[in-house]
Amino acid sequence: MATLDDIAKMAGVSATTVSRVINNYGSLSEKTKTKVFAAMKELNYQPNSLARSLKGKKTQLIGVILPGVGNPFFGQMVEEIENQLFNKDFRIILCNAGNDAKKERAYLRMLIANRVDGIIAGSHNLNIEEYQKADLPIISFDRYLSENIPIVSSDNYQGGQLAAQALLASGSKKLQIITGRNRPNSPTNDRLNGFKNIIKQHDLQLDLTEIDFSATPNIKSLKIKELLAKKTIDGIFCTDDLTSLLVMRQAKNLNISIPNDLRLVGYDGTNFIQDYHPELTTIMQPISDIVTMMIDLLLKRIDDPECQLEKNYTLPVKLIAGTSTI
Amino acid sequence: MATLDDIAKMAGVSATTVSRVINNYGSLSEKTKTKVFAAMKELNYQPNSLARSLKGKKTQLIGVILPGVGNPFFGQMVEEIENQLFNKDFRIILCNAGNDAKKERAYLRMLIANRVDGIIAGSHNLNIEEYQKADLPIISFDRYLSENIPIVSSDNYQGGQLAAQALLASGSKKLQIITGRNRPNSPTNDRLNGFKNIIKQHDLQLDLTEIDFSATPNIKSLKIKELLAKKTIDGIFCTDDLTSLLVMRQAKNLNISIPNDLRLVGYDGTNFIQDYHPELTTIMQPISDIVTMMIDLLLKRIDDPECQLEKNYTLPVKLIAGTSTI
DNA sequence: TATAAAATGTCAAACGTTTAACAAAAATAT
DNA sequence: ATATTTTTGTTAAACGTTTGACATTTTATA
Repeated sequence: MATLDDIAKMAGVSATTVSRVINNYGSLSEKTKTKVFAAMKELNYQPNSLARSLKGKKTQLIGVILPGVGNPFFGQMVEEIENQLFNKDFRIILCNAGNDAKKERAYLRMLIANRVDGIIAGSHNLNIEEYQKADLPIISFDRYLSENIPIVSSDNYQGGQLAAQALLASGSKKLQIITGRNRPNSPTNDRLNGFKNIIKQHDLQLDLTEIDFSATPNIKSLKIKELLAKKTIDGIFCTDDLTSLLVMRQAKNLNISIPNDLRLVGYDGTNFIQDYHPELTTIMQPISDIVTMMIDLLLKRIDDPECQLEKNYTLPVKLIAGTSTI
Repeated sequence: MATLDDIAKMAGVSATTVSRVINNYGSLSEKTKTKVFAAMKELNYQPNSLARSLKGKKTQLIGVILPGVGNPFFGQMVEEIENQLFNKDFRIILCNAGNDAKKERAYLRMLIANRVDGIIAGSHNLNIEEYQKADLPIISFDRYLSENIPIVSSDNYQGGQLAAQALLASGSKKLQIITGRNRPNSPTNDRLNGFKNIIKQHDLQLDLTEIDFSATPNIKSLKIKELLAKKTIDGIFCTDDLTSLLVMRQAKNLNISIPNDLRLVGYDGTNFIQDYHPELTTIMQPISDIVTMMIDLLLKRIDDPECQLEKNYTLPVKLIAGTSTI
């Protein structure tokens, strides 16, 4: 693999000059620039990022820690992050932390060892103390990680409210919430609170079912089936869209008509859902805006590690009306 | 950020000794090991990967170039790649090349500059000559890239055959293929060939509709609607599952019953489809096996760049029977 | 206690780049 | 022709690690 010295020799100039050309610094004649560029092309030269970074340049690498990219929501988010960062000349190291705190810790260590310029973290694991010690720019999606790590999220409380309003407007009176197992500090809590806040102003039945986030779809379906079979509800709010899909499926199996017998509101509103399941009424998180915001903050911190940022940045959500609520 | 020298000072040993501890080389007493480890923990030390790699060690980074992770198929594939590589102590730099050949080239250059140990490439772009010049281990998924880059794929021909057999067995006689725009060397061609191979042994009607791979779901739906509205077909083979979802939706809108009036076979069989759309009969690509194979080959090449590998590795597919074919 | 073996240390070069300081050469202006 | 400016070169240190050569100290063995 060609090195800077090889280029220098080939172009008949000094290594310093080549470096000057690459970094566009100092004064240079067009002629030498041309010579050097020619040699670079000729030898298919790529400056060694490792050496550059070691010498103090940025690595242009961002670590992205998420629960997993198989889920359409995070899939879309990663795609968005990747795209936006590419345009700003950064690359991402993808870390699927899953539900595995140990893995997340290992990844964090690794990212530090690799001297990434910053980290975007949106995992579901709690109590990763390492985030506090990590002395590099970090932005979090929707989770509290440590005192000085800004949290970007969409307005979960508002989302819960919108969901409740949609169900109310559709005339539902016997309401049910289906949500992942509730953890302290989980953003889904806010969704519930927003929902309840609207409901409690009316005199309505409201039940809550928790289904572990990591349960398989089959297991989830089973619980949903039990729930629906009782036929005691006419409105459901699922705190994620995928679970909503399961509800729709089970409802169909049980000959429960949506929206006639049952109304349904989901949460997330990914492109995938909008494209392939437009009948589902759902609360759309503005993924693109969230990512723009996270990247913006992250780059600010990278530019100036001391810069003061807010603790929270909350972006508005939108109701996407489908036919699952009249 | 603590360096090796800091550790040496703190532990009261020489830098060499610390390096020996880290790399577990030379002879060392338990006592010093303990001291050094303690200092490393105390200072939260992470060896600088950049320096190590510069000195000749591997970067433990693998570039992964795919069309995009928003698609469930590639989402699952990335997740699988990430998982398997993590267990072997490698990390991935994720590159969504989309349909953008320019972006793919830029990424390739960047990966080389970053001295990744190897690349897994499964993009849809053609004629990226840079792959030929790239002098590092590369494994391709389902595409021809260059002479000495092994291709791992699932058996597209067999997949086409299975699809055809499923439709035949369901009694369909007026068949339709819906596929992305055909490019030369595209793996979907083999799916078509396998399909046709079975069909031509019978005297049946067969039409083919191409819909550009990158068309939006709405546009695809429109074309599908036109197609179905004619009501001249009773069996459809879609060369990807997402398109199948659109077909199911349009069929429902037109009151065409699946599988009574129309049978449908998709392609890919991701976990997502199996979990959330089990009614769809589809051909499952063994993503996990594909990834295992790719990683296996890649690591072999990394270990021994000269090692001879086959040009093609083809893994069997499976029919997953749903209710979309009786 | 002498001797061998094991553990540690010192030193220095190397990986490929950046960058500062300074000197020399070439081009331009007066 | 001289003075000035621009371009290029030389040299060397630095980034943080690895590794080899060799020397010294400590520990175990006979």
